[in-house]
Amino acid sequence: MAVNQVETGDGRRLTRRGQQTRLRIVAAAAELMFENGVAETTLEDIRAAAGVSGSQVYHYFEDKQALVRAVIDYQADTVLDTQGDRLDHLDTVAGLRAWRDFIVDHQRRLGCRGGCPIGALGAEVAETDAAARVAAARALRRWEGRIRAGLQVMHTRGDLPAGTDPEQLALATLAALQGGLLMAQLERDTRPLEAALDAMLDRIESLTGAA
Amino acid sequence: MAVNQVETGDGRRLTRRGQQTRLRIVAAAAELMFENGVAETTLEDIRAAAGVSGSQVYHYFEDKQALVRAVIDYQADTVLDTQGDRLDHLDTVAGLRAWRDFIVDHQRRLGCRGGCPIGALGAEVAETDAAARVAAARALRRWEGRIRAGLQVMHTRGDLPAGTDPEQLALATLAALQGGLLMAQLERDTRPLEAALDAMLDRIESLTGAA
DNA sequence: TAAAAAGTGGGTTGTCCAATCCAGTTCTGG
DNA sequence: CCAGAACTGGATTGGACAACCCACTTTTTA
Repeated sequence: MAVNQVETGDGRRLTRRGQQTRLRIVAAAAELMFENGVAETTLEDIRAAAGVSGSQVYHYFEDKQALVRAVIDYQADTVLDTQGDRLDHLDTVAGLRAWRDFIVDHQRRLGCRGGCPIGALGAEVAETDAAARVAAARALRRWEGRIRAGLQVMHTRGDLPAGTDPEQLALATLAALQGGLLMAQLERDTRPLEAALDAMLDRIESLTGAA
Repeated sequence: MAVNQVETGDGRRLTRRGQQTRLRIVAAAAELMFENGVAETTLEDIRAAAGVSGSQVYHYFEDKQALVRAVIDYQADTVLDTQGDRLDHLDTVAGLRAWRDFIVDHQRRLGCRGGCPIGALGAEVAETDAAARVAAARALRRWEGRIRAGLQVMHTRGDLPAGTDPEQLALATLAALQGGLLMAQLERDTRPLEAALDAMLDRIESLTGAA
């Protein structure tokens, strides 16, 4: 888990307590940045939300950019963790549908606010912080890997035609999800998200019929 | 066209020259915000790029937020204009493929930088400027409308099964495009974009076979 | 041709915020 | 037990930037 990495920049050792505090800062930053974006989140906001005093943020992070990168890694863990077991059952159409329902429901509960914790954050900093962009890309790769794993099982099991490429399909599914989340965020309505995921899953289901 | 609207807030009339200058400011702002994001683009940068003097930006816009909203409308016009005729031929699979090729090629030429001029901008300001969020949502709706129009023709012509809903399909296609653009931006690689669009178009093509 | 709009070019104000520093206290792991 | 880490709480610096104001000139339109 990327979060457990001690990445203070210099080769300093963190005690258990230190790791906890660092994590508290990252979690507070993640929540605030998810709600208000990176630019609108000040280190002072984060400090207060994390319940630490003045110099602590700089004790654990070089600067704001380093904190942003840590937040991206943290959100990658969080997203995969939240979707949990559902990501282990993407090797059947029913499993894929259940995953879809969970995501749609989750967005509905959030009032479609915030978009994707990884995608939205990555987009905001993509053109100004190359390291953060790469971190976000890596996070999406991890996510895509989980989807691909499920489709791969379907493929080797013979549920998907030999000609289909599970990676292409996984990439397309994640893209549909990302776009659906973005549009849902802008329109404050889950309909685009549902349409995007349903279209991709219908596609996969129709492929299983052809196999 | 939204750009031609005289939207200075108060009921001031703009001369032809005034409209040109206003447009020059919006265009400069659009380019800078596309390249560096809203937060990283200062009014001074815009002023210099547009080649106008000190007080001119405030002569045409209430504040920065008003300018951002104008930029979103401008980008909506620009995107639809750039895709031009291709949007009028989305009523055949060949036309859809040609549109796809154009978009992928365009992204390749840009080095996958910037993402979607509407989506990326909208995502950045979505949670801090409701009016801008709504403007971005409206822009995407216009785009979706063009896609839907093509699919609608296919549907009434009988190329798509009666059971399919052109709007759902259009929504899904635009979402796939948005997600593909985002992932391409983060990975600096058109592959996710290609996978997303190809999957959606394959889906549409297979539906035409079933009709 | 006069009023309104467009434009110049500079100054100013106030705020926000990242980043740095420090003097001292408390905790904790080897 | 003690050295290094964690932590407090405040002060400070320096820069960036939005927003506003003004005196004056040029252009446009009715």
